[in-house]
Amino acid sequence: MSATSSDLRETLREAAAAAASASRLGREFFARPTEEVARDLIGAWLFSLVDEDLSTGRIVDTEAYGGPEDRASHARAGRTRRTAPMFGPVGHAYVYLIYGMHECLNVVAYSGREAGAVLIRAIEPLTGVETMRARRDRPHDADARLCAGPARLCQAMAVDRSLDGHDLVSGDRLWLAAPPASPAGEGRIEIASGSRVGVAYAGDDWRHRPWRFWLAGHPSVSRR
DNA sequence: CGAATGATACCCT
DNA sequence: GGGTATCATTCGG
Repeated sequence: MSATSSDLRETLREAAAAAASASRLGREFFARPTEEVARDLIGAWLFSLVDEDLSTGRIVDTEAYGGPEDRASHARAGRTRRTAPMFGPVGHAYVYLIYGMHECLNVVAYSGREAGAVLIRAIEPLTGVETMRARRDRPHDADARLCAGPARLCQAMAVDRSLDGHDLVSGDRLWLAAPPASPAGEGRIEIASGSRVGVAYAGDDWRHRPWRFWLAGHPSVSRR
């Protein structure tokens, strides 16, 4: 890369970081009922700054998981070493390994409950798309599909268990921001909801609970 | 459709 | 302590 484009890259990075910090989501955003936070995270921006590379995406698919009462939640076994972040301060990351090979990113959020977290299932790539593509092990996907799934977005955004417990409110490697104000006439987004994915083992009332939220019709939403 | 792949939770010595 | 069933998934066939 030439010095000029490297300088431009640095400028863009600083501008994006400044803009993000101005509208960064604060602690109070996450201190609410988990399903409310899950719904409100649709449209928010996720930033990762790892190894000097900034990547940004718009959240389009989430799921809410409750505390020990939720038979579909990792917290159903109570507080364990793995799930400790779910019981800790809100606004921190909970990152775990699934199926022995994939990482998943959650944001701790709850109020009036013992624990809870929101799984980020998919984002729409916005900036740093080439960095994301280079990190993915299937680089021929369309841009919109690079982060269409909880494990895919972790791979593309360089999110792994070293970020487990990372404070997304004050941290400098991974954080969340409210979307910039949209121009008039472009503000309406349609949020759909339905049952959570991969929780057939939970009892009838829990597996059918409509705690998955997504941007209706968006191409980056993870497939059913 | 099924394999990949390993941490975890849980039950048993 | 040790064995093992289970998994908030993804990718090829």
